[in-house]
Amino acid sequence: MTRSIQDVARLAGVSSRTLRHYDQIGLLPPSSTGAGGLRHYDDAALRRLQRILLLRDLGLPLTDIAGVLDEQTDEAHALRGHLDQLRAEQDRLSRRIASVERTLTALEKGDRIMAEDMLDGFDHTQYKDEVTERWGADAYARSDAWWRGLGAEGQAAWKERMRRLGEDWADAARRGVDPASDEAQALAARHAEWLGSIPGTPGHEQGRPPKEYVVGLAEMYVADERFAANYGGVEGATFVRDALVGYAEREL
Amino acid sequence: MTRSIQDVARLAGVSSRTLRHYDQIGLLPPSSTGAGGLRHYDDAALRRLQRILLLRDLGLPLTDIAGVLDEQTDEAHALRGHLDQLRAEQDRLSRRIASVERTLTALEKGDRIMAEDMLDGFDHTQYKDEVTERWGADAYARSDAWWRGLGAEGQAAWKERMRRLGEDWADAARRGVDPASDEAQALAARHAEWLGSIPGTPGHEQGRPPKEYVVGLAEMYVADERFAANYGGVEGATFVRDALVGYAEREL
DNA sequence: CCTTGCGGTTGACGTGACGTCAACCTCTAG
DNA sequence: CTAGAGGTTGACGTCACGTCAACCGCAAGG
Repeated sequence: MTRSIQDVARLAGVSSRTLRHYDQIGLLPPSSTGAGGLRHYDDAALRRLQRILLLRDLGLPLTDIAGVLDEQTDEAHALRGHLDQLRAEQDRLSRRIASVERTLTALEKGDRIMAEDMLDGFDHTQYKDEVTERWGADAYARSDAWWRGLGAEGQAAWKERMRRLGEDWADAARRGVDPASDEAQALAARHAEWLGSIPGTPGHEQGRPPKEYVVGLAEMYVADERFAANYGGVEGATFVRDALVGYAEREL
Repeated sequence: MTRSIQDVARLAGVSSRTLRHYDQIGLLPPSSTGAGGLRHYDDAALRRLQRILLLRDLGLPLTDIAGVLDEQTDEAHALRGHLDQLRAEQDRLSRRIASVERTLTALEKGDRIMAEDMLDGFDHTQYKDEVTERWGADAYARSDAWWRGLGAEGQAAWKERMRRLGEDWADAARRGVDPASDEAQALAARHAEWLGSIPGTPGHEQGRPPKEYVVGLAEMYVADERFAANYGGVEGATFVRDALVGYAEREL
């Protein structure tokens, strides 16, 4: 069963414009499109939307959300992580409530109150770092259920595939290969195929990721040092991005 | 005791740029400024900041926040209102947590889950209306402690002052008076004086509100029908704005 | 057969709340 | 007297959409 864009918008309490935006940046492509380009969303898309809104409400930028959803392929484990964040948010909310109550009683009794107490629970920056750190660490460690579910040989194969892809990218970058060359484009094709093989990513059913999704990720590889490290630093990541963008532009 | 801009920024967990922004739009002027334009904030400013952050976290735009803080002059009553909102936010958060837990167990047991359950607690629009409605109603009703604290004759005087000001504005607007004329400017002066007389508003200590604050409020009078109604509808409010802006530009 | 309306579509531009950066000022310490 | 810390004021950039115009496909009604 699939739903129209307005249905989804009403269900999630966002505007249809927002959903179109998420499609445009490749964050949430509709599961299918009908006559006249009408967008249709299935249950998997709704689950993805749930996670997007969860992370958005926690204050993550949309590009980071794309990264998290890309790296965190085990939905159950990811949701447990979200639960932690939500409970932390509840803590902060309680502290804000307590601080307001302190201000209130102080105001009514004419007491003076310390500024630290008054503004307790507001500092949001520390927490934000914590979020990205958690997700980054999680993505790197891959110590989650999905990873264990792969089994020993599955893990080895996955590692090997990823390692070789990264190595080939870094190697080509070092040799100064042209991003538009056949060699680089072949690497880009491998990379796209790899992305498409990950369950839960957009385009997984069609066997290949949508153009905007690949472009968005490629941009993130250069923007985020954590990912750039996989491809030989920022210069390497830049090379990867140029090749991937060219490939996506032509083939996807 | 006053604090530097960086101190306040650290305490509240916002950037100094944000505080400068709030000054620029007249939302939170520093309580005093020293050599070289250095901003200093006292305890009253910190309390105002607390309320600003409270309302900001609840999703209100800064212009609306200015309106709320302008109309809601009784801090204690306002804080009780904020507490209600924060508790409502806690409710929504709990619902989001519950919905994530439902999704999680359904995912692990392989059940299907209804989209309504999955996205419960996300709809933010309904709530937003509720907030502005509440504050609007509050501002209109003026049935709060501050109001009662005025006493019967104080209330009558206040009502009369406000009513005459509004009537004179509406009357001048109907007669097609030029906003730049002496008559309109005299009305603007009365209006500014009235604003400055309200305890808790910026500039109250200096006896006259800062220019940006008046300009921001004037813009809100035309933007918000609730306030425009006080001044003879949108046309009336437009006239009021033009006169006020001209006055603020020259005199404040 | 035409048209009216509904529910979408794609650009393109606007906006709110800041981030970021350059150039400059003022005071303190070495 | 010079360097550095901690500010200041523009001015421009950015992110996540809002808003608006112009258009399209399809069902119903005259």
